[in-house]
This record gives sequence, structure tokens and C-alpha cells, in this order.
Amino acid sequence: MQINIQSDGLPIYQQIANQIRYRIAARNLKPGDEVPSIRSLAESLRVNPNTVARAYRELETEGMLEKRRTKGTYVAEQDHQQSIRQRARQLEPHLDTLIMYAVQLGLSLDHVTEQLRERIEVLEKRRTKNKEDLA
Amino acid sequence: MQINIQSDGLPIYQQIANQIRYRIAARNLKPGDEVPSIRSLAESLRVNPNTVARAYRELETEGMLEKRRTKGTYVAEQDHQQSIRQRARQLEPHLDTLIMYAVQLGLSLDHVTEQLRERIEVLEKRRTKNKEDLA
DNA sequence: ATCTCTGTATTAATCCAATAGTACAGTTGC
DNA sequence: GCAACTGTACTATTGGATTAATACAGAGAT
Repeated sequence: MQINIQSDGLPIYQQIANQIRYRIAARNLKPGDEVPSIRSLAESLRVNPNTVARAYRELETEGMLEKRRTKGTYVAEQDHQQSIRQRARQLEPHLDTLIMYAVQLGLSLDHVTEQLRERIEVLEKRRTKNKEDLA
Repeated sequence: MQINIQSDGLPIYQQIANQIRYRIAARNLKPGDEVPSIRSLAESLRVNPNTVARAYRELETEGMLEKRRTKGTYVAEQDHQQSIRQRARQLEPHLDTLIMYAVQLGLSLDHVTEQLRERIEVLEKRRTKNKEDLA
């Protein structure tokens, strides 16, 4: 498993969790697939087993992974895959954080939704432009 | 100046900054108003001057406050008041963070805007309900 | 001049999250 | 039984962020 660790401030265990989360979302990893064992991944990243364990534990709590003791760790079968609702619930605290910031900046909430829409447009355009550049 | 400090994990200097930011946004503090001196506020909160100084420095960077050396610290005249654009720019990194989370959760960006809209509605209702309860 | 008020700078103590070191416990297959 | 693999638990180190202690520097009032 190709995981890139950078010393860019973001904790290692989160970098691992993010990258696996992303692969699952992109269906690059599918339900039932086995992910590297804690020890082997720790070894290949030259990182302590506990660090990988923490990433896996977090993903397990989210219902992304499923540990089978003495067997290994696998991408969970159901849960996150079909249930958008569950994932949406995980996004909620981040929404609240954003709203809190907006309130503190004295920005109206209508303004925030509008600004978010605009920001997404910008990012989308950038993304499609990159694809064109590659073609 | 009535500032409440709680030991709830949020750093003291941020609690101070937040509360002042909020008052300015609510026009409870107006441009030109003087805020308590670093030393006096520090004393009344039983906190180190540097802690208050840090809050003020942050607000100054944001263009909210304006220090006049040997005079005191004042709510800035222009800047934040009329320029929504400036405040919006400060919100941008938070928008990006939210978008990043959404992508990692495999949620479409349209979904995010929709969920944000819904979340805001909930909070708005809760807010108006509280007002009714008080009446 | 000196007292008293501004904000500032430097260094030290403290605390906590992240990570490592290392030993433990269960299962499987030889 | 024992080797080789799973995930886990416990303790120690470290590094960074927060806060404190304390001293500094400028301006105004008396």
C-alpha cells in the first residue's frame, strides 16, 4: 500500500487515515479488501505500530474499517458505503465550526452558503482545467 | 469590559479574541471605541499581560483593532466594518477545510452546500425559538 | 525628574498531544 | 510446542503551544 507521509504539520496518524479514507471513497479500496497489517505498514513507513493502530482505530470508529483479531484489518462491508446519512453526520461538526467562524466574522449565514457555492465552483473549474491540461 | 474565561480547552487568548470579535460584529463595540488596556484587562481576568497582548495582536492582524502606542488600543475605523470582502477572505481557509473533509468522506460538493443550508436552517430555528422562550 | 500609564520582548514553566519503545495476548499452522 | 503472524496495552520521550514571570521602552501628567 502506497502511503505518503510528509512532515507538514498534520499528524502522521491523520495522514494515514486520510489517505485510506480517500481510497475507500474513490472505490480504490473496496469492501472486503484487506488493508496492510498494522505492523507491516508501520514497518514500511518506518513508524511506530501504535501510530498506525491509531489511524486504523479512528477509521474503525467511523465504520470504514473492521478489525478481525489475529486475522487482519479489512474494509468494512456495509456502513459507509451505502449510507450517505452516516457520512453526512460526520461532516456536521465541521459545518458547525464553519458557521461559528462566520458568526464571529459578522458574516450572514446566507452569505456563507453563497460563498461556499462560489468557492466550490472555483475548485471545480480548476479541477476540470487540470484534466484538460493533462489531455 | 465583561469577558468570560472558561477552562474548556479553548486557549484563553482565543476566548478573549472571539468575544471581542463578536462584540465588534454585533456593533456592541464601534469603530473608535477604546478597548481595555492590555494590562488592565489582564489584571481583571487574572491572566498574564502577554496572553491579552496575543489576543489583541491577532485582532490587529485581522484589522479589527488598532494599537496606538502609549495611548491604548482602539476598534479600527474602517477595514472590517464596510469591507465584507476582507472578512470573507478570512473565511476562505475554513471553507477549504470543510471541502477537504467532504471530499475525504466521499460526499459530493453539491451535497455539502445542501447540507450546510439545512444545518443553518436548524440553527436559525433554534435561535428564534430561544427568543420566544425568553419572551 | 519622576510617577504612571501605554504596549513589547525575552526567557522559563507547564501542559498536552503525538510518537516511540517495548512487552503482552490470542490464533494459526507447522 | 513453537514460530510467525495478528492486534493491544503500558510507559516514556519529545516537541510545540500556551501561559507566566519579569524586565524593558516610550509618552504624558504632575
